[in-house]
Amino acid sequence: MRYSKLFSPTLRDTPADAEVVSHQLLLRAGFIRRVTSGIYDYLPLGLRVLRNVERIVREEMNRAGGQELLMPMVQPSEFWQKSGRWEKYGPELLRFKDRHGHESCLGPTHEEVICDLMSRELRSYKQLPMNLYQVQNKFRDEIRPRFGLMRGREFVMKDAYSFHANDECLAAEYQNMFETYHRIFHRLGLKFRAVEADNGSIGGSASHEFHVLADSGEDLITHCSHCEYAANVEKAVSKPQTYQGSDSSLTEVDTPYQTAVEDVAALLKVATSSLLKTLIFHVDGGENDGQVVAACVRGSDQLQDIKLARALGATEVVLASAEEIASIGTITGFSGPMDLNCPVYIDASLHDAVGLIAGANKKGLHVSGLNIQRDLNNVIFADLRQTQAGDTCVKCNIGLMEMSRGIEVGHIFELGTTYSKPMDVLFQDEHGKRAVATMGCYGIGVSRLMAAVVEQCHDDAGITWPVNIAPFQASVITLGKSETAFAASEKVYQDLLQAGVDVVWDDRKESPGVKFKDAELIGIPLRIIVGDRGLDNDALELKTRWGAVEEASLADVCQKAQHMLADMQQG
RNA sequence: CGGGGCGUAGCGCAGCCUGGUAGCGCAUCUGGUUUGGGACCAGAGGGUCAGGUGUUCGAAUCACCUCGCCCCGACCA
Repeated sequence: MRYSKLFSPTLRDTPADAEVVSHQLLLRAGFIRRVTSGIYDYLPLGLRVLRNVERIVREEMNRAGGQELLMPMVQPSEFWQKSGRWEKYGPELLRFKDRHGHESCLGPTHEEVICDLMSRELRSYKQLPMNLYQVQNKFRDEIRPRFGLMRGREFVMKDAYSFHANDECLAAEYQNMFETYHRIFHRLGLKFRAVEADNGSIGGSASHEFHVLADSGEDLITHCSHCEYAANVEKAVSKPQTYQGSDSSLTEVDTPYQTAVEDVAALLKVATSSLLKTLIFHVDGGENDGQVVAACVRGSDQLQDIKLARALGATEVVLASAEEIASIGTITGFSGPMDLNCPVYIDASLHDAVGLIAGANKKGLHVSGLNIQRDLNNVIFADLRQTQAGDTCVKCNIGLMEMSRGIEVGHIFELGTTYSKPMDVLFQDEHGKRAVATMGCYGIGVSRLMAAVVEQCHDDAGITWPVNIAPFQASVITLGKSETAFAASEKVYQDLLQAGVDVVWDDRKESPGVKFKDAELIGIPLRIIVGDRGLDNDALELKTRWGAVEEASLADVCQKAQHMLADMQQG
């Protein structure tokens, strides 16, 4: 490719509304342009990177025994009604009617479609196991699209679905995918971590998320300093530090204006860990749908609402309204667990706690000396607190928990029969009986991965793509305007093309600074500089994006470049 | 959905408070000079000032409404 013909609109200034580096650099380097909220054009350079990421994903999926297919983006509502998700999915599912009034939606995921396909085609256990995948655009109408490709509404995803005759076979495929994902993210040169995850609304049993470690990540993950235990904070369990409260009698204390934990603690001159924090929630979904419940954790802990939702069998819990809070006999700012007209859930670590300070359910009053066992009855204990840095690991009992931010780029699930059963994915087993296929599903956010790579691979000058996904591996940069430099450049360019190197030739009539800056911004791993100075000494300069410089004669430069690229692939 | 901020040329911004018919840098185009780190000179093109309604002799500027975008919140009662 000649740079003079390349559609690569780079920007000198950072667009004001791009906040994270990946968004800024992908815009500045001319990889993407915004069309509307959460929806982007992939310009030629961006598409090249996207295709390279896809290529690696495909190679590894194929190697692992997957078969690629392609399903539609538009899906009929009937499928979703059959699986039960038409009601459950919520506003992220973009629904619409066609000209005949037929209800449809844009696919945010494809369990329904693949199950429909399999229900019609699967007959015998001899066809199993099977792993089918696609690389396709998904649409999710996110509440808050942000950070460019990181959280878009339309995005590219690799989604795979496996079908099995029994759970042992599913477990084996889950392990196979677990390893495949490790290979994929290794090949992309990423620092990442697989963590145990909550299954969320998708259902099923085992589940791992794959997180690229980055401070801009939207997820909090935690891992043990000693053993392999790592989990999303939505699910992580750990042992908190022990707190010794002193047993004393229940007393009311005046806290006229203090509602927040910190303020009450400051007023009474105690640590926040001496307080019991009571939050009132409204339950959505499940058998407790519509109920109001109270949930208590230690003042120094955070309530993990996903855990509460799980304990309640709910899809979601949301903070209760002022009316709901009043209806159970308490008041905002002074809530406590005593004498509430609703179920009370208490974090399991507080089972034997004594000497706590809690809201008195009256304005301006708290109580001190609260003893959980003595003063409360009919409460339900459950793991509700969020793991904190410094907690003890429950797996090895030695290490301490550490926290990191992560970008979720992959997620694998053992779904079981959550979808295959309602969607009638049946087959005849070896005994001639009808059985429900058991299922796994495995996703990778391909476009998000592209952003995640930039988050890890950049410097002040721009993007530093790993060689195997860079938009071009090498750039031949012509300096000056002499006939000899131009002719020599063209020869080097042609030789590299012949050798199969993905190369761009910067033949523009631009000053050297502009060419260097663009090559760095775009992140081309190897630059071959062809100017009169180098030609006069027959010593052309080869410069990597990471600053290493070597020289080669015009005759050797092509081979030298290939060697350097090969070295970079290894590193 | 709640709070805050913003919307003026492709990008970054000034002008608004105190109304008088739109400007700067970069980018773009033409001509010339320049070519080992975002060159220089001269000239040029490009704007429904987000949209609507109103106030006014006159609105980018003031008021009201709508739309769009960004940030924060929607767990510490």
